Amino acid sequence: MDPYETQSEFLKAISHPTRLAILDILRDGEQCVCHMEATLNLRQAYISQQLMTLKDAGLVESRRDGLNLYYRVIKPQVFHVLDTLSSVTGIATQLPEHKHADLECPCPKCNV
Amino acid sequence: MDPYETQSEFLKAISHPTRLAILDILRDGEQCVCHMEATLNLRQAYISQQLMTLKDAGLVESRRDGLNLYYRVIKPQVFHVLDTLSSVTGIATQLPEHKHADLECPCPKCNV
DNA sequence: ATACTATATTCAAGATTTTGAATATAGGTG
DNA sequence: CACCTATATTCAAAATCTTGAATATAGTAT
Repeated sequence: MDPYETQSEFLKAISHPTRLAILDILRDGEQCVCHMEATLNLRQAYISQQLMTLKDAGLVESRRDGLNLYYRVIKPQVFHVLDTLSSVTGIATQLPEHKHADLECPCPKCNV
Repeated sequence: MDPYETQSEFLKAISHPTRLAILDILRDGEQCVCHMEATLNLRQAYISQQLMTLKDAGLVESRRDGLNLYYRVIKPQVFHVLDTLSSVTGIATQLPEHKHADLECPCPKCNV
């Protein structure tokens, strides 16, 4: 495939507010879907849809532990792209941690 | 606006094969539209459309010299994003310089 | 003014993306 | 097995993107 086409595919995969937020959540390592649900305050099905888009693009992969699925970014260099992006736009993305306090994530990882 | 929304807008602007190619052409500094036309072997109106998209996104600006309009990237750090991207995808974009030989660009800059 | 050149704009049809709603599945527990 | 929990899938309508075709504009030269 045309190199520009390939680059474009990759960029399209991350060119979405929710998917960017999901990637940010995965900065510190794997997280389960329920954690994203609690942090972003979005419906489960919707998050799952966006996760599938990221998965199809080869950006994330998942690991099952009981009922929970833990997603992680395959190539951490992706964050380097995002950081460079921030330096260009001058915008620092910030996760809404306050929302996390409202809704609780029931997964074992969050409830040690 | 939501930071993720802003990042997303920026990414969408560059998430297009032709626009990526245009940006690559502008790596070495300003170039006129006819130059892009000759290099990419695409219709003028189409290139102009893509340039407007880049302009609307605040990525490029133009300077008129007689009949020719010379476009340039406003923030060169944009190339840093593209380079980081290449290092993630493992894909090095290469401009079709051979095509440039076929079609001639008539602008003064190219015909010194 | 006329004609020519370089570039921009408008319009519309088709393709793709976005997102909500409903439903399905897979694993765990009793 | 029946039921619950975590997550995935399907479907469809609305929104947006893509791109070709036609046309407009702005500068230059005669």
